[in-house]
Amino acid sequence: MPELPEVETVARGLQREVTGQKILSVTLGKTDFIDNPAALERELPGRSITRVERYGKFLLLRLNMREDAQEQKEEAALLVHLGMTGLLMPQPVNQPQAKHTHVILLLGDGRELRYIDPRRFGRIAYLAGDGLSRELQKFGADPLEANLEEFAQRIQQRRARIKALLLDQSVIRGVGNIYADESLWKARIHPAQLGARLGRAQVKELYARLQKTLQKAIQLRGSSISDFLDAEGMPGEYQLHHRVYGREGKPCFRCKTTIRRAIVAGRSSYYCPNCQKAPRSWKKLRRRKAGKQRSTKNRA
DNA sequence: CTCGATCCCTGGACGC
DNA sequence: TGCGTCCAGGGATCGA
Repeated sequence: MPELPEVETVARGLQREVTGQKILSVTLGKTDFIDNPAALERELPGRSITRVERYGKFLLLRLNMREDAQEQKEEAALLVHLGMTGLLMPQPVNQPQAKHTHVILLLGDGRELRYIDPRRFGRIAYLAGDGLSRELQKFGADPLEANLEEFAQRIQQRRARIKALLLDQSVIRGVGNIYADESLWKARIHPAQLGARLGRAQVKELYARLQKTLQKAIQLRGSSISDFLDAEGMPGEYQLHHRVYGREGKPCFRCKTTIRRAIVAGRSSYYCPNCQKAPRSWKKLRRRKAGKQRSTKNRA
């Protein structure tokens, strides 16, 4: 599940591996997750990758102008979102293609940059000019770049649950389920707490913990839960440092209370019921939901 | 504005 | 061994 640290790891690997490479040809497999497959086939051949960046959970492969079209001086990039199971890595042409290889870019040095994605929850788009800047503007602040004031402003003015806010890419870009739960646990904030109900100290703590968690995870090349591999095909190691994520039923590292799992913002959320104090609305909400699920099951 | 529900998709876990 | 069922989850979308 590539989130900010995993995508950053891939971006750094690709920056090292494919910067300066010219794209000679494009081969597409299944294209239902590509915005405009024809645009890839039309625009990519002949272009060079000038740099690779991370933008939220997107990889941004910046492209140069085409030699035959200097009049249109606009920025162009290939956006790649890895979804849940996406892999993007350069491989030798003679290396057998993994199952679910859907995009192959033949590079000038003879290697192929391959996109592999079994579930196709990813997204690929060629964007240029206004279309590119409009797309990037949809997203919120980068948690590593935003200062405390900006972070606080985006959280405290909202009535949504803090977990939902952290996952909302138009609020904060790059955070996913794992790092949301990890930072909330470290900051001792319940995932169902409302953003507007957080105190100044809590927001400051969350901001600091989130940054520290993301930075440490980047150092360890991300978390490999099941599928994640970086641009060199190597797994990350941050999963060994998870404090709550995936630890339902196990003792809290701080207080030994049994870690619980609940659905918040539509996602599995792991938390310590002792360290992370539930908001008043939480108990009532859980009871209502449990009853609803029972009746749904009875009907089916 | 915020919510939950639903869909997309495949593979892995699990029960029998 | 094999089959069915459930679940994982980021994001888009829709109705309440």
